[in-house]
Amino acid sequence: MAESGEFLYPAKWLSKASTGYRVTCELRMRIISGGIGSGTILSENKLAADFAVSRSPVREALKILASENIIRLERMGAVVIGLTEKEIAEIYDVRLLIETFVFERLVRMDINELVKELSKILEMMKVAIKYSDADEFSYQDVLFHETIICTINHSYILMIWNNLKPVMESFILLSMRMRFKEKYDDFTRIVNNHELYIEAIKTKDRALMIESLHQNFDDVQGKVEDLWMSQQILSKRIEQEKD
Amino acid sequence: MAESGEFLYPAKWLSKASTGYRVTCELRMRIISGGIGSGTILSENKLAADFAVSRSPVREALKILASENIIRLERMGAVVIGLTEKEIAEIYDVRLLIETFVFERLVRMDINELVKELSKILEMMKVAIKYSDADEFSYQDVLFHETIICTINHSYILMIWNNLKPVMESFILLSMRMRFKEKYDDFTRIVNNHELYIEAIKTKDRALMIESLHQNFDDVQGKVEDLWMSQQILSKRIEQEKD
DNA sequence: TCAAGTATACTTGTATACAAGTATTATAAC
DNA sequence: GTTATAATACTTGTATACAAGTATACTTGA
Repeated sequence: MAESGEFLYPAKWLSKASTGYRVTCELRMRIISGGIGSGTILSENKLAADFAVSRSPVREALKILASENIIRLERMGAVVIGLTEKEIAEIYDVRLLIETFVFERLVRMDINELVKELSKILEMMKVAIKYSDADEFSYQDVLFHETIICTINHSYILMIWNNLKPVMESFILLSMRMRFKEKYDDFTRIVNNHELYIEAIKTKDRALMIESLHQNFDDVQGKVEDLWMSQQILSKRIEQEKD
Repeated sequence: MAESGEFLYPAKWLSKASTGYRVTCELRMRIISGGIGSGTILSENKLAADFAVSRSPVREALKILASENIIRLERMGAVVIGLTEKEIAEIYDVRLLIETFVFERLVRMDINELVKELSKILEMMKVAIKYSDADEFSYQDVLFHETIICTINHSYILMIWNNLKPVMESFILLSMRMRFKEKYDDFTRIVNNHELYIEAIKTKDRALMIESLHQNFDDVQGKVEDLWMSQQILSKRIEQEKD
């Protein structure tokens, strides 16, 4: 699949991944970053040629991305939907919905283990910030919320999370990479916010939890254009490759 | 794919469907009905042989069923999870979650068109009852809720529905088929319940809507063993086929 | 009888081949 | 110039082939 420089998805995270999974992740990143713009029609054959793989893994990728709602499979070709502000707001609607549900269950559980685990993740996040590792930070950020959700052992809530996760992960990844360059002090706010979340769980304070979730939402609101801007750089690089 | 008698999924609904989709639907029905029991290990090759198709559509089916949480893809073979009471309760948790969310949006919208559409569907349901058409009734039942959800135009809520829908559809299908034989008077209650739901939307009465949803939930609770019982008949038929 | 190693029969993931169908384009007739 | 028809170049969906890896079972050695 050619060199690593041209890929958006962290190569580390794909160490033992199949070709299909690699294509899925990379395609997702290009769509969410805007590198492949909304409305673009994707062809299995072209994609297979671009990635230098056969149609099998590409088909797999398209099916997955369609179930994630960032492309739409039509009779001829897959149409890119992408992430506009509307979609991002919708994702946060769902996050609010499921994390609130999870919280209601948590308050009736023993959460000592969870709090310990979350504290660990938070420490990891701090280290990631210290070493300006945007990818690691994103990973821990997503893991933080996943850990909370997994605690209640609800397979269908987990199903929703699993459908949402890849798109969120990609979005957070791109967003964090950008901010590590430009808005470094954002991170202290994000960490504070997660501390608030842990505190909410510890004290079983529902209002505090909702507040910190909303704040988390505000943190990424209106960042789509920024993502587009950072994408300009990438687009140019891709153009150069084609020459 | 052999004769039609041995299939659980309505052939009508597969008129122009691909082989992959047919396998998906049929496999789902067999798993949910209990014909393929929880814990069973499915092999792509065996399934392909059973359905007399190649591995491609079978692979597709397994991927989809895994995303629906009724099987689990492992290194060697797919393990059947199935639907226990726990899973059914979880599905209704999610339904309650999303339909409540939808309702909150509905109350701020013009719902004249929706109410008209729902009334039409309800009439269809009545006709289906009159002619003892369990499959048609199930179709309209699922359509009823889908129509409500689609109204708010929320792509990620719709995504959740789309993930939930196939399993629910199969479950309702099996449940209704059985009740058409044994518990015919259940249907007046179900219709009444849907009338209540329409009323709740019309009057924007949140409490009434929740009540009718809960009632809808109670309607299918504790029906899993029944499903198992009705499955015994099928199991025997399959055994006979093998001889 | 038991342990170790090898052979075999499975497994998945990917590539390729083929068939059926659909858009597009080019050509021919008016 | 315009329309209708035919040829071509695409599309997806399915089948098949192949490679790499894993579990099982059997054989060989003590």
